[in-house]
Amino acid sequence: MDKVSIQPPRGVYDILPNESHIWQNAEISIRSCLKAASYKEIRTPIFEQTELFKRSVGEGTDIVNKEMYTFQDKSDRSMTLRPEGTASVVRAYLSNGLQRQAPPVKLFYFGPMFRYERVQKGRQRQFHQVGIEAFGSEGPAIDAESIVLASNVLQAVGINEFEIQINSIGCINCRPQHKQKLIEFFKPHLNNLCIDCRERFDKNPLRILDCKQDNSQPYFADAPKNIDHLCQACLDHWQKLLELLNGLSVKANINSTLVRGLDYYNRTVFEFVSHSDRLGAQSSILGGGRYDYLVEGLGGPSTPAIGWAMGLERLMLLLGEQKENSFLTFVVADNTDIGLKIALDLRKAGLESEIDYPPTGYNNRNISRQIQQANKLNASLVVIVGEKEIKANEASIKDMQTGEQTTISLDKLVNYVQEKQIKMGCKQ
RNA sequence: GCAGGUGUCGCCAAGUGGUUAAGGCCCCGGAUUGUGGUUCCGGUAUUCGCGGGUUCGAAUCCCGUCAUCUGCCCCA
Repeated sequence: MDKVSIQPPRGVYDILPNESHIWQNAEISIRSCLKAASYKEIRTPIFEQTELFKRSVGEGTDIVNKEMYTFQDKSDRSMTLRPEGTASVVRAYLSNGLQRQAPPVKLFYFGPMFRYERVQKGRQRQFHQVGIEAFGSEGPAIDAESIVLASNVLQAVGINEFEIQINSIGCINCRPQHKQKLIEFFKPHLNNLCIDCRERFDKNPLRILDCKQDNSQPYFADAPKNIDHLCQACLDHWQKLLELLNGLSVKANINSTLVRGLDYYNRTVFEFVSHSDRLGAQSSILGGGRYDYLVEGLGGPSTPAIGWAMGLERLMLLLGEQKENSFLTFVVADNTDIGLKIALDLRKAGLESEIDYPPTGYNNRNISRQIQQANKLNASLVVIVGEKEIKANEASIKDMQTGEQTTISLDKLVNYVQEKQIKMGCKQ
């Protein structure tokens, strides 16, 4: 039978021709934004040694604990399909000696990520992200820049309804004090916390703040805030960043419970959320922050860094269906040689063109059937070169929208189609 | 990992134990051998996600399994 008996794995899906153009358009807009900010693309492998993710994302995180696609290769080495982009980029930055370049080194990536999770709206096991990473600058200017860039990227693809949430989770010096305060604060409430949070209490009390089950409780509002316990250096950084954003008219809401689920963050963390119901139970479309210890943690020189990643599937959900902007010229001919030659001339000039390929037999279908085919393909123009036209060395051109038809000599055809394309307002 | 909904042609679906499984869209062919989108006619599921069971008889009932959707947790 014509039905394939093998199903695709759970949580993966195909991007089909009727939607791939939306992805392409978004990608073009995003690339142009990133290029304007002088970010350069890096392409890393989609799998790495498992150890890389354990050490960078963190042993205590959900991603490492239950969501990684890990397998043994034929030499019995443990490999993992990347669950996020930053770890691989940092690894590649070090593997290739990019730390020898003049800072900041600004990189971006596009590509699939893998997390073994329950599928639901806005969440699948293979999904795509675009992300940026900037290495080598400690000051808050690059924090501000990356947040503004994220905002610009979203606007460039047509998303204007989003909220920026921002927080500072301090550094290696001030975090222990805050942690201690949290432990003291939550200790009397320990029995009221959910099971997960009781574990977080021991491992990483900061993440209790992130728990959606518990943080609706009234007393959470009184939980010690990281911002109130920042060391002087972190406080300066934080205040300067807020000033910068304010000066740039970027509205960012401080969310003191925002801590993010990956271990490598410090100081600035932020999330872009949408309240659209198109995202189902999800709200976050972009997340990131500073990770000043990761490069050193993976064996490199002490290097401050910051980055973010955006989920493209969620972007697509927000964008919805979009029409493809195309300008197709369909060449109708009695004789395949002539039709194909004209179509190829048009293609040489960068004009999308097509001819009829009969499903069965060797001969062209009649003109009526060929125009029918042109209509099915949504052609803008039909060029007819039948016997009549060939004798006169010309072509009949039909505008499929208006139905109007004119004739033009064959040597002016390509020019005519080009002008027509401009007139009809279709670029590509 | 847990809770609930769903699985009949590429898509949307009727059918709820009894002869050959409605219909619509798409697709294919014709009316129409130099002009599409409208109309009309015709064609396309040995089979109801898969496996097993109950029954004289199952798409319809039961068990299992797989997939999918929605939600919890967490994230993009």
